[in-house]
Amino acid sequence: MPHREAAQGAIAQRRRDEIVGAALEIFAERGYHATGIADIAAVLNIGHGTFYRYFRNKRDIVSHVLVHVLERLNDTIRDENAAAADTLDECRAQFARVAEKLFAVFTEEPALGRFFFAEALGVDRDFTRALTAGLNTFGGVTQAYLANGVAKGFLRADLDVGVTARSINGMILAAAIDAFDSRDPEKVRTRWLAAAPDLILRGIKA
Amino acid sequence: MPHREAAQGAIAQRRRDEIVGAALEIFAERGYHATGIADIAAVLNIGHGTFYRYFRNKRDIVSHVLVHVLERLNDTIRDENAAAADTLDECRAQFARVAEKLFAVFTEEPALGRFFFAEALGVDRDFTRALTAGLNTFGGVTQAYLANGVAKGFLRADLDVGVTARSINGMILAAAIDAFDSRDPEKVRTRWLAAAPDLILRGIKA
Amino acid sequence: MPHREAAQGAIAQRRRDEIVGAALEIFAERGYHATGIADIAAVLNIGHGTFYRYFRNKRDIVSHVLVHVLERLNDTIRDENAAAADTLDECRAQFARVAEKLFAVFTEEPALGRFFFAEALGVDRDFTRALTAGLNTFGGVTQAYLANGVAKGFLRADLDVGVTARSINGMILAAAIDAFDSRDPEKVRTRWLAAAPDLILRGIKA
Amino acid sequence: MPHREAAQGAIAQRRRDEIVGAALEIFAERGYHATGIADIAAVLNIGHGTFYRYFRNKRDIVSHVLVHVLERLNDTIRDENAAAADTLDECRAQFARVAEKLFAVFTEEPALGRFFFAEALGVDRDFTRALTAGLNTFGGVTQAYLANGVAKGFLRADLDVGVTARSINGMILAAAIDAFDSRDPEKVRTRWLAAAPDLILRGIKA
DNA sequence: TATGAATGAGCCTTCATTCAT
DNA sequence: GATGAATGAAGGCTCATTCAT
Repeated sequence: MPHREAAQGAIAQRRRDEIVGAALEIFAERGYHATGIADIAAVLNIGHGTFYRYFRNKRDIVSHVLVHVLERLNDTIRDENAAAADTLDECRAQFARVAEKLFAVFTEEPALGRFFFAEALGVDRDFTRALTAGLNTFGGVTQAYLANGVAKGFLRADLDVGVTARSINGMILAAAIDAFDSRDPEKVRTRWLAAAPDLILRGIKA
Repeated sequence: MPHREAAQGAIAQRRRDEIVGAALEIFAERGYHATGIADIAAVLNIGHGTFYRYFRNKRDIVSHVLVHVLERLNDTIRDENAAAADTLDECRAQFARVAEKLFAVFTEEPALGRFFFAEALGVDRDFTRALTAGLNTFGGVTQAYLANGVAKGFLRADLDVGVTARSINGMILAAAIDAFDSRDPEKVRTRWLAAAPDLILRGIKA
Repeated sequence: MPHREAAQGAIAQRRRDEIVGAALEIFAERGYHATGIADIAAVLNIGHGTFYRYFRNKRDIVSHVLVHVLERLNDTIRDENAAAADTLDECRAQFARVAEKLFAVFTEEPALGRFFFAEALGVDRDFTRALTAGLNTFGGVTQAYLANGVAKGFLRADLDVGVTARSINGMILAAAIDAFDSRDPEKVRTRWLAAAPDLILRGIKA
Repeated sequence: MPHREAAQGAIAQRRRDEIVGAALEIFAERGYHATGIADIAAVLNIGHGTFYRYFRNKRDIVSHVLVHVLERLNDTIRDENAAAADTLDECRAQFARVAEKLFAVFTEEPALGRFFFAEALGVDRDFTRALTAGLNTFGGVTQAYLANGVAKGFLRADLDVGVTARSINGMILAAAIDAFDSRDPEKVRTRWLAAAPDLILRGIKA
């Protein structure tokens, strides 16, 4: 029940999705604070009063954008089953697949990453909390993979799966930032996909 | 020469530092956009006109806050010499020292981390660039440590030092975020200090 | 296209005209610098935010006020045809008509003159330039009358029409200032209308 | 007694004059409202607090500047004696002398004219009144010349000396404005000095 | 006497939000 | 449902003026 007065039909839902999409693009482009409701409406060629028929206010839309982004990321890794890997090689293959997919989604929809990593943090306190909560969710997913490996014995028994999961997510974040900054994202992708799995699995020592 | 018309004496410099400190606190607390110049002035019990004797405008102060934060972090790791480690154990000890120091600085001045990781990204485009540039500097430092290890043979010869350096910084970032969110930062500290060095050096595989 | 985002309809144009009228009154009353946007809005019983829907900023409105004033003055003398007079008497009659009209317009709309002669010069450099350009236009009109008389032989052949035109406009200015300052503008009007034509014509006639 | 606390000595008076001079220059240059007290002080290399030891406030200085300008103009025409001319030719010569002197003073001190005609009107209501009063004084002087001529019979008996005096001053004003706007003030001067006396005398002579 | 650091009234401008049409 | 005109809270910034040193 998004907004008391909002339309409930399928067309209305489509309109809502359009607004979320446009808002994501433009928030990612200019940042939350530099973006006006009128800017979002202008992109969609709708009156900016119309916006308020679908979302309560500016704070409301950015929440919905975050949900949208988190869902897109979730979709990306949903297919993988944390318990599917039984050996280190299968685990490595799984890592590679997830990494590929993440790179793909961030490459295809750059706004996703830019919003998530760059523009979303300045919204406000509550939003930062929500964002962190979303990150923790992904931390939980990663943790499940690790726990599976430890249980099946192909990962170190003494592994702190919580800390390790967060570390891996920090690496993903670093990779994403690297890709955003780079003029040649493809090259960045190749380097990370080549180096990261070994780094995680084997560490850096000789 | 920070502000053309600002006083240049030692007292003036102290006042400037006070303003930077207060701004850091309050930016970290409420975020850049939610903070007014009047808020900063109120904390210091000065008229808000006084602020403008020391900084050109709101954008100016946040730049100075960033510089301050980066300098604080630099101070933290300055003492270590990237080329000092000759063995894996020395390297591990070096890692531990730096990690301790970073945890200490973020624990003693929580605003530092909150500003750096949470509120600083929403300022504007140029600021994000400056922030990223600052992060890259730290990436370069980390990379120097890794290159030393590779050269001396106690780190993998096939290590991609660039990607690895960024990864490690991503882990530091994850640790910092974890600490901010936690109600028991001490516990977080203990866990990370116990787990991270092994994670980096050995990886996760059994 | 006065303001990109402003409404373009007839009602909007009326609103724009109302604002220009109110601004003229109040600029003439208090002067440009002593007038706030809020003052203009208050006169019209509109929110001061509304002002910005119709004019870009304070500088914008004063430019429009100037254009309005110049147009009003132009309207006043438009009906006369500089080439219509063929004799000195016709010329004298023409002078008298224009003088009557000018007195009428300044008497009916005192703000017009007060803005034009008293408050408009302190706006800024560019505005003064625009104002002077407007004055020069009127100088050109006056000059056309004189040139007509010289060509037809009822004005002195050796007349410097440029200087004379400016002189006459200076006299008009003096008359207007005299009228503003006087407590009895009607008396001023009578005196000037009686004395000025003779003064001019004896000076310029062949 | 300019300012209660101001110094009364000769050095103090010199300082006061310096400030008036600097203020005249900079008011003429940028206009009253665009000029800050600090700007005036900066020109003189004095602290801007010092300004307030000599003048009550910003409004005070501009009044003194006006007095200074009016005195300068008065000095220019003081030497002439309105009653000295006994014939039309002597009157013409007198006019020419005064016109020369006025052109000279405005050419030598352009700030004088620019302040008087261009920047002084936007100050505020009271100031405009004072300025008009000053103009009226000059109107009185001009009127004395005319009355002398009428009394001695070389100017028209039916001359409205009041209106005519103001007209002449209006012409002077027009000439001054012309000179300010021109890139070649010397040429302007030559044209006006050639044309104006004839224009006036033919209009006013018996 | 000179200074300039401190102050805050005041003003312009933006933009999220409302609501009559 | 859609629109966009109207609104005013909010905040950045300037600068005349004061006063302690």
